[in-house]
This record gives sequence, C-alpha cells and structure tokens, in this order.
Amino acid sequence: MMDKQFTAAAEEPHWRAVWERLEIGHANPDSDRPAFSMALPPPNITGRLHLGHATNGALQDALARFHRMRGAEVCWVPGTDHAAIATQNVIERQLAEEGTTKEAIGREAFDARVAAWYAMVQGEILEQLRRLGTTCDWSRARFTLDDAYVRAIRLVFRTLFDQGLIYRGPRIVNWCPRCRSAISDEEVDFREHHDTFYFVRYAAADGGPDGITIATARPETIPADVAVAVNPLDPRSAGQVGRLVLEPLTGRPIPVIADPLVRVDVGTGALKITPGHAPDDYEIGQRHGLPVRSAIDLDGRMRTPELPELDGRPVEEGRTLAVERLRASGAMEREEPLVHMVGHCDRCGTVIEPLVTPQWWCRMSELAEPAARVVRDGTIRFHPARFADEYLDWLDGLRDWCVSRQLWLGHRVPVSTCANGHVFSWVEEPASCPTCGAVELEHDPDVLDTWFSSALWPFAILGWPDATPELGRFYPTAVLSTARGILRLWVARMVITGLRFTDAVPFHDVCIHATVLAPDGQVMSKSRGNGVDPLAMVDRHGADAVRAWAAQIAMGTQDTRFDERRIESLARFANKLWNMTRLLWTSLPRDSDDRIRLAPPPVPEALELADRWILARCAQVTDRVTSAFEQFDLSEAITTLYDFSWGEVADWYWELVKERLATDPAAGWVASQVLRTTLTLLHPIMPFVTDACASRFAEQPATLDLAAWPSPPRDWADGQAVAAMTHVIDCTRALRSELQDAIGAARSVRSGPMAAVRLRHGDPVLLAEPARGYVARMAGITWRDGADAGDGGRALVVGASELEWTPLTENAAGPDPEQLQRELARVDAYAAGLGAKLAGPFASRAPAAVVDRERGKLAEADRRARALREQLAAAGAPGTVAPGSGPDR
RNA sequence: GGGCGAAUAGCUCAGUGGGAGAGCGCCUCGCUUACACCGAGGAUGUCGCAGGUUCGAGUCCUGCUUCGCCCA
Repeated sequence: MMDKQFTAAAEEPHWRAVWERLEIGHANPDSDRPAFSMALPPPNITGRLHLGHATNGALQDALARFHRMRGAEVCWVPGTDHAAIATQNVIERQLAEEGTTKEAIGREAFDARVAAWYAMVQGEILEQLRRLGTTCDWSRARFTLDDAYVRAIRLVFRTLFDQGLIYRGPRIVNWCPRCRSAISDEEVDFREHHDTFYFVRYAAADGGPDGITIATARPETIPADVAVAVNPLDPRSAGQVGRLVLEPLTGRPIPVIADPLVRVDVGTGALKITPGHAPDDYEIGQRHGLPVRSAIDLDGRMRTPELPELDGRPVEEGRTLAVERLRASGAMEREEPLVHMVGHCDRCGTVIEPLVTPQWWCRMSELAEPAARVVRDGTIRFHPARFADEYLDWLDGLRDWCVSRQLWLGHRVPVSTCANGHVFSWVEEPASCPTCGAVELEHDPDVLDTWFSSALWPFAILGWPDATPELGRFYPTAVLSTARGILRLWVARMVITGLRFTDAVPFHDVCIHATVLAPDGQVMSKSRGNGVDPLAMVDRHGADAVRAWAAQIAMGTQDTRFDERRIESLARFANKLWNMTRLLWTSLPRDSDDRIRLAPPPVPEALELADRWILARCAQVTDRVTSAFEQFDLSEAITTLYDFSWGEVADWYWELVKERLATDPAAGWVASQVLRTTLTLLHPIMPFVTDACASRFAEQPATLDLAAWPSPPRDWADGQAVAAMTHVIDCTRALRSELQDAIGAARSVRSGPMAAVRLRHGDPVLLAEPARGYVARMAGITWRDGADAGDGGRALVVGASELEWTPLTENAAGPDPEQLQRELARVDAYAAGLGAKLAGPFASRAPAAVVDRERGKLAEADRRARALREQLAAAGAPGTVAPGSGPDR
C-alpha cells in the first residue's frame, strides 16, 4: 500500500534505523576511497539546539551524503563543547532560582550538578541531531572534557609555554564582575549606552589660575588617575605638558603628558589617564612608564580607602557620589548627554570592568602570520569569499589573547609552582618539581578559555597527538561550516593551532551560513523569547522540509527572517515526490515484494518526443545540481530540483506519460529512470522522503546513500527534443489561457475538446505527431487539418507558430474588442520599441546571437499584431458570426 | 568613527550585463483514478533615490537614504 500522503512522522524513525543499522555514517580509515571529512562545530552544552544548529547540521549532512554518494570515505565527527563560562552561568542561574549559590553549595556539589547537566544535555543534543537525519560518525563523538582531549589541550599549552608563547602577567583585562572572571576581547559585546559626559576641571598644582579641563564618562575612576594627557599636535596643549595638576577628588598632584592617542576632537582634547580602568589609558600609561592605580575591585565595587564615602559602594553609586562631590567642589564645569558604546560580558550581559589582574596570555603576533598566509594564498577558501577579509582584518594587529579564566568550570591551567618558585607546565600532573625535586606543588587555580580547547577541535577529535589512523586519513578536514559570529573566536584560532601543531591547515573550505532571524527581523534569543525550536518544525513539517529550507537559506548573502510558510511549501514538495512515486507504483508492474519492477532499457526507437525531452532535461539538471553541490550552493541545488520535479516532471511528463504506463514498457522505463535520478539527486538534502520513495523500486540499494551519484549517459542529451517540447508547452499554455478566457476551459475538460485548432503558419515539424497529440490532450483541443483559411477562426501566435482556433462549445464568449484593442496597443508599442532598438547601434554592436533573438521577437510581435488586427476586424463587423461555433457542426 | 552586507510583488525571498521570477496570500474555475498537502488560468512591480559606464543595467561604478551586522 501507498498512502495518499507522505507521513514524515511514520517514515523518519524507520529510515534513521536503517541508516544506523548500515552504519552509513561510520568512517573506515582502511578503505581505499578518497577521504572527505568534517568536524561538526561542537554545540555548547547549554541547552537544546536552535535553528542555527539545525541549519548548519542540515548543510553539513547534505555535503556528507553528497560526497559519500560520489564515492568518498566520509568522516564527519560530531561532539559537544563543555562551554565553561556559558555552562557555569546556566548552572548558576538554576541555583539562583533555587535560592542558593555555587558558593553556598560548595565545589563538590557544584561539580556534581555540572556532571548531571552534561549527561542530560549531551544526550539531548545528539538526539536532536539524529532527528534531523544527520549521518555523523556517532562512534567517534567527542566531548571537550574527554581524557584524550584534555591531554591534547595540555600538550598544546605546555608546548606554547615552553616556547615562551604563553606567559603570565598582570595586564589590563576585560573583567566581568558577575562571572568574577577575565574574558577575552572577542567575548566583549558592545552596546550603546546613553550616559553623561562630565567636564571636570583639574586645578593647577601650583595654585595658579590655569587648570585643565578633561571630559570623562567615568568620574568614579578619578581616584585612580595618574596623569592628564593631551595630543602633542593640539595647539591648545602648548605649555601644558610637564605641568602638575590636582586630581580633583583626593587632590593628588599628577602630571600632564602628551600622547598621540589622545583625540583632539573629543571632549576638551584633554584625557584623564587611568591605566587601571581603561585599555587605552593602560597603553598610554605603559608608554610613559606611569604607575597603575586601582579604584575598583574584582567584585565591581569601589575600593577607595582615601574616600570612605565611596569605598565599598557599587560602581554606579560611586559614580553618583563622585559627581556630587565634584559639583559641590566646583570642579564640575558642565555635563552633556553622551551616547557611546559600552562593553558587556557576552555570556551574562554585565558591564565589563577593565581591570589590571594577573592572567595567562598567548602571544599572537608570531602565530597570526602563518594563519593569514594560508588564506591569502588560497589554501583556505571562504564561502562567501568576502569573509576572508574579515578574517584577515582580525589577524592584523592582533593583541595577545587572555586564555585564563577565574571560573569553577573548565580545564585547569596545566601549570604548577613549587615551593622554590619554579613554574612549569605539564601534561600529566607531576609529583615533584622537575627542576629541584620539591614535592610541594601548587596547581594554578585558573581554568582555560573555552575557545582555547575549541581551537584544537579538528585534530584533537581525530586522536592528536597520537598518530592515529584517523588523523592520518581524515586530517586535514575538507570543509568547516559555521556561523559568522565565531569566525574570530573559533575559526581563526583553529587555523592558528592547526598550522602550529600539525603543520597543516585544519580545513580547506570554510562555509559561513546565514543567520536566521525571528520573523520580526530581530536576532533570535532566549531572553527575547522569539526563538523557534527546530524540532517543533520537524514534528510539524518533517525533517526533510526543515532540511530543504535550510538548504535554501543557508548560503544566502543576507541573514534571513524565519518564515514557516517556506518550510510548509517544502513539506508539500515531499508529498509531491511521494505521489509522483505513487503514480508509478500504482501503474507499473510490481514484483513479489510489491516493488516496481524495472523494465529493460528500450531501444532508442521506442522513445518518443516526451521521453527524449525529459531524459535530456534530467541530464541537464544532473549537471547543474552536481556543480551546485561542488560549489556549496545548496540553494541552487534544491531550487533546481524543486522546479524540475514539480514544474517539468510532474506537471508535464507525468501527465503525458500516465496513459502509456500500462502498455508501453519504454514509458515505464523512462519514468522510472527520471524519478530515480531525481530522488537520488535530492537525497543529500531530503534523505527521508527520497529513501521512502526509492525503496518502492526493485533493485534499489537499502538506502540511496549507497547508490552511485547519477551520471546520465551522454546520449540523453537532445537539444531538438528540448526545443520541440518547449514549444509544445508554450502552445499548450497559450491555448489554455485563450480558451479559459473565452470558454472557462477547465470546466469541461472531460466532456471533449473545446476547440478545433489548425496550424496556420509555422514549422510543421515542431507540431508534428506526437507533439500535436500532447497539445491536444493537455490543452483540451482537437486538431483540424486543411487549408481552409479565412473561415473566421481566431488567430493565436505562439513563438514561431501561428495557430487558428474555433470554439466547439456553445457558451464561448466572443473576443472583447476593448481587450483586443488594449492588447494590440501593447504589442504595437513592444514591436515599435524593438524596431527602434534594431535600427540603432544595437544591431551592429551587440553580439549576433542577441540581435537575432531580438529580430525573432520582433517578427513574432508583428505576427501577433497582425492576428489581433484580424480579430478586431472580425469582431468589429456587426453580424459576423464565427462559423463552426457549435459542437454539433 | 571605520568596515561589510542588504533594499525586487501584500509577506518571505531567488534572480552573478541581453525578454522582471518563486512560495505564501488574493481572484476565477475544476472534488479529473498520483497528489485538494492537488490541478488550470489570472491580477499584483518607478527592482530604495540620483547620477555614471554600456548598443543594452534589477545586475557594473559613484554618491545619497534607510535597515542590519562586525569592529573601534
């Protein structure tokens, strides 16, 4: 039995089971097939997958299946990322909802919570990926906290440490007072703030009248000021440099210095220098050998013992109090509204407090250069290509990477300090100091940036540093597909570590897929509550529809608003494919397993026009789809297949071949070939419905993944058949339109032909049998021969043919003279335009083929105009009744 | 402030120098033995604005406007 509808919910579990039983996704390093490998970007273990994950999963799976069907040994390694800071935040939020904190429950209980969370969410995420039908190599799934993975991280760290590329030192960092941790520059999210710009006068230290006025948004950091800076090129700065002025809250004398970083067009052109609380100021301070003072503590509170009323207050209160003091003392000259960008922690949204703390740093300049080179020389290609520029911009002038975090969760920094002060890095934690043998060792308390471990993903998942068969066979990987947002955080760093530790690029092609926005154009996010659950879409419309939608939008140039109607239309497409199969299944002979028996290939003479046409089109579509997959253009692939399947195979070929199926084995063979080819081409994108349909045929592999990628015989190409059928379709459409206008054609298709049609002029070959029969059936007309011109039939110009038709029903409306007149005016104007164009420089300058085409159009327009005039004349003559207007004539 | 991208039908979007398209929605018609999750036909556009290049521009260039993203 085949139901009238494709039921995704019923078919999907079956096919997932088939694929898993056959271990479709399992990669065999010992095979002699060419390798195609991908590392699935490991989702953060922070919750369920969102549409972005689904999109990327569908895209990668389509590539995996395509290459597998083309004969590659595909290795697609899935996994999950422990996401230290993100996961810790999730757990902390849960604890907060329970009215407790991680400090209250303690390390041990916290670790247990995390372990339970990981166990639960990891299974959930992998299950979600399965539901989409992805063929990852589940046996190789990795987690960034796996022992082997941890070993790789430590080896990388130790190597960089021993090479002096990782060092520890106090520098200004992006400090999140809520996470109580440093974060890297890339994890700072800038948002617009509407604050106040305070203009504060710093009095001259010598008591003179000429102080200096600075502008600041952060008056609470004034107690940490160590200088006032002006731009040396600023004329206003003349005579200022070298003076001492008084910091206005505590009255400390500080120098006025000159630095080119100071912008003359902002504020007063004088900048207070607070190296302890501003990155630019830190840089200026370093340049001038200035001390670092601090006024804010790690908990985001004021630390100003010299100003007891501010001391211990939250920063916002500190600001308010500082402003009050400055107003009271008269140092506040004026206040202006200020719109500026303020850094926030991209995980918890808290305002970042730049602070100077000791952290672990990775020197980037030396590492960045080779990573830039491999993109410049094309070893790594970005899709779309413009993302290469963004990548290169970031590598240029990169600051050192803060790799340490002060979290409870994550990989501990593999460094110990012995009682004698020897600092060393290790892979297996040693019992004693390798330098002095001291056994009292202190393990560094910090953990590593999550992205430090992610940076090793492509080779660490394949077993590095061991020379595993997988590493030798599947590394470098072929394609990395990911979202734009983590180009810097992740993609660039993978290239850096890949080159440093494997002497190879980690992947050759980087696909950056579009971001899915909410229907209102906003970014989807949990806090906005406008997210869409991909599995809800799978439940509602089927995994194939979701995947095909992903293929449509994934590589677009622009982010796309989520539109469920697009998924719906693709679900209908799955149903269409199912019913196309159903037609063959109900019409063709079946074997004992109820599968469509395959007829032997017919001799070429047994093929008629429609057969040759659809085979030729099938070959063209195969070429186009294949090259689209090669270029990662899945949108082109799915669009081409959708249009071909529905608009050509179903709408035309299926309609024409229906009646022949029972009697003509050649028709059954062609229909089967075309459908199976189409299903095979669609399989990478819509694996469920295509397998469900293909399995209705005999002599099919258990799944299309095991089928060879189609490569139609050369002799399927047939330009003449394509041209002839195109004309058949054009004629059919024109007649349908004309007849429906005049008669209401659809009403009486079954009651016999509605019009008699004669070919008045044109290429008789184009409308020879069987083409004439096609038009007759599809348009509901009958052909009439003979040269009985001038009998009053209505003319209809279609391309090179001029037809003449007379209605065979009584209710035919005559042509509406007004409408004819309008149409004539339109055609005349069109022809006049073409004529002018052809009379001008176009004729001599444009390519001959283009000119010919335009000439053809003009000829057709002229014929059409003539036909319209003829009809107008007939309609305009009173008493003229079209002869032959009755069916019983 | 710098960079990138986008602007096409009521909505969501394709369209990579040569006759403006799809899906949804809308109108008319048809429950036809694959599919009503269907079929036939139809209406709907200053391709953001202004210049330029070209025989020819939705498409290439410049400027502007608006929106989005990234960076500072």
